[in-house]
Amino acid sequence: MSSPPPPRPSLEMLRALTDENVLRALMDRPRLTRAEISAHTGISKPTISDSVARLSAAGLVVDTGERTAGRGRAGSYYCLAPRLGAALVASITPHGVVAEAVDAHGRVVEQVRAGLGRTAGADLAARTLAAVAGRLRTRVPGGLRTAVVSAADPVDRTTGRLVRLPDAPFLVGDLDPAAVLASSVTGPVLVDNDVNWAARAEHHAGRAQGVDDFVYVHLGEGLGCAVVHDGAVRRGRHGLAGEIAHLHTAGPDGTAMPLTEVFAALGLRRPASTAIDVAALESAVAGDDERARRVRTVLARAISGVLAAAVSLADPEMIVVGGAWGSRPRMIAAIGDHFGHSPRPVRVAAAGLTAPELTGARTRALEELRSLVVRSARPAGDRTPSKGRAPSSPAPRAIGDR
Amino acid sequence: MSSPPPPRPSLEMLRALTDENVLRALMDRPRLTRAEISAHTGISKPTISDSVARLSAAGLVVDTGERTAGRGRAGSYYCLAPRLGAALVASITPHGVVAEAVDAHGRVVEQVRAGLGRTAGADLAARTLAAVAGRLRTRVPGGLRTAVVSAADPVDRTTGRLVRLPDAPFLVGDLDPAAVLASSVTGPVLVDNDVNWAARAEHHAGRAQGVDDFVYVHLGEGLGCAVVHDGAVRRGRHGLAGEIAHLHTAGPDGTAMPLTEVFAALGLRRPASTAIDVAALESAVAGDDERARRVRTVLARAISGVLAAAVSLADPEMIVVGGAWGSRPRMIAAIGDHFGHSPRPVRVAAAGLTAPELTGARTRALEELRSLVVRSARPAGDRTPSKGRAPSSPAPRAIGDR
DNA sequence: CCTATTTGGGAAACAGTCCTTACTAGAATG
DNA sequence: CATTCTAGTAAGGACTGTTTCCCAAATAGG
Repeated sequence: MSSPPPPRPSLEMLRALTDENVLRALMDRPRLTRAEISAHTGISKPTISDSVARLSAAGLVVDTGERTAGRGRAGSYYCLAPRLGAALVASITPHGVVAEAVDAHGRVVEQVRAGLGRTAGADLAARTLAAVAGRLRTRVPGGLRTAVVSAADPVDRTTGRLVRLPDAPFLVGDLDPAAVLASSVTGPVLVDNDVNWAARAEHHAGRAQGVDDFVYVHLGEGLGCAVVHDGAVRRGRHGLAGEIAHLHTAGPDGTAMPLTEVFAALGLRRPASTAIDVAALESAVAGDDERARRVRTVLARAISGVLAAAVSLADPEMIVVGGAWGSRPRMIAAIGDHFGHSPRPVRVAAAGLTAPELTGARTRALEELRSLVVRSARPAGDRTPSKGRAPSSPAPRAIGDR
Repeated sequence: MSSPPPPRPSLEMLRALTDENVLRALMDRPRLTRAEISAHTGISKPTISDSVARLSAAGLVVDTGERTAGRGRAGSYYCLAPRLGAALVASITPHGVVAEAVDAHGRVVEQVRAGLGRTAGADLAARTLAAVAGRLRTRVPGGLRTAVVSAADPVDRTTGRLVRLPDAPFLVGDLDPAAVLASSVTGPVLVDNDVNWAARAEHHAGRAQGVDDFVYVHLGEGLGCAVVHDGAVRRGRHGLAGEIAHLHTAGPDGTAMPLTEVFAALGLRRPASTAIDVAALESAVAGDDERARRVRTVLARAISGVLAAAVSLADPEMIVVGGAWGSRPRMIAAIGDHFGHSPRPVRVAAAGLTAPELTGARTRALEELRSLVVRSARPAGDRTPSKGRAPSSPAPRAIGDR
């Protein structure tokens, strides 16, 4: 009927808040004395001492043995317990799997890469991911408590599975990351599209920093788009928001056709696939001869059509273009030029990060791991999960939100 | 760098939480004894007594004088103080102004209507709104503490002003509701498009109840669209998300043209205006003769083009169609029929509410008023505003967020 | 009419939180 | 060696919310 009922006041809540303050302070810095924690959080020294004692008893925080050097009495340094575990960050593309383990400080403590031929198929991708995760798990004290996966295919928001869409290339193939990782990761597994992760990275640390409403367009082997609204990527009902391959736009001869057909008409697709032949496209677009200019113009017009639709529907503050060929200065210029003449032009910028999907996934993984650590400090029987997931049922293995 | 710092624990926070529980309980029911509040909130009786005493002293809660009848000792009923004030809800269309005063219980305590000729102009609209608000203010004890305005034109999200877009009709005209209401409303003024309010109403109580991702399309004198993502209307950078008049789609002869041009080509616009002539359209569409069928098909195809774009970009679970002519069964059928053959069909339903924009605005007004009341129970020097607005600066007069 | 029952409300005692203030322990500085 | 500075602790206070118990008042039932 109306807003959610306010939480019941209780002293336990205060204690949990104090513990959270202490834990977050120790996540920000590698080690701190109790006095430093007090200064950092604004909470009084005695209260901090209590909290540190509690957290030490719970095994979440340990005395490093180091002492302060300097003028006054020597203080003891505390840090997060090493066995708090790590978060797995994985990116899966047709080229291979990149996986990292990130600890609660945000440090990448391990990294593994494994190649994948384009002809690999879904099975090999799944086995490679499992192998890589298994290897990381053994190398990390405390194990992998959560995983965040980026995949170069559309992801079903509710199941976390990769899905095949008609007329869109299926780059990685049929894969259920949550199932694959079940044996090596103890907690929730989050899966999303690489384009969405890239958009989050651009929002957090790239070209769209501080911009809460923008559209990120990925132009590579696949065609993708992420819509950021009010500071978060909006995925839609099934997680398929931004799947623009089928959006109607202007084709080479000016008539309307789906975006992906434009590439077919230009002969820029891989044989027997709907994937774009990036090498062919880049050579077709390079140079200043007649043909290259024409191809650029055709592509810019087609993409501008998509951008115009996105602007009408989403009213972004800017448009960030990334992807293997999309972020080339020549393409950006052509798109910006063409799109600048549309009735509602919006600033167009090239993406500013390398491996943005890993960056975005890493940020989210860190957030999730920290939230798990903080929650593990609360004894039990406590509602209020940090990200609004219902505490009922045995907790889903795959969550796709945020 | 990462998530926001957790709030500092304090006893004041607990007390504020208790008071909020009590106030919300008294908002849900007209009057309650302390024992009933305790049962309702799950907080112990002595604590409730304390809180009620505090709130009575602050003038937020009063003893009604009534006593419980029944078995045991007579209890005292308490209720919200009558002078807590009300929220103004106003809808402005070319036809007139409808305004209500809503109290913290959610009851409509006053309602006023004022007609407005189509030739009224912005000045008259402003004066009428001011007059209506002034009248309501005098009739409501405690005055108007906030206002929520629905306007039949695009609204700038940051300023709350109505804006004119090229090739879109300017129905109400140049208006700054926050400025107009400054003298009769003491608190924040929220302004949004009628289409957005209607979408919120459909989400809250209409056809899209429980659906967190949908698209609402308004087909009336103007053409509008609201995108609901993750349970909230997403307005975009300037509040112009969903302004679809300029979106390219299929015209009568199959070539691409802006949606609004389709109506021009069909001769369904008002003279010397880009507004749709609803009467002409309805008569052109009615019946089963050749011409009516053709117009229906042309319109359905044009609208389906817009829906296809919205589906690609937003991945809604459903599409709700409202507006004077859009929600007619014949139009819904034609659109559903045509759109059902698109590559990613989505359920299409007619809007289910009458005066949805008022309903949506009323819900928001109630929420805002309640949040103001709850905040006024906290003495001062307290951060954590309920909707995440920075407490710096003297607080803006117009806020468009949610 | 009187008693048992039932219900709202209040008082007292308790447990727990955080804070302020003061103090102690210990190390470097001069 | 005295001074100075710092980390940590101890004691006491101010509050919160809860539990427990009791009282007052009104009804139901005999």
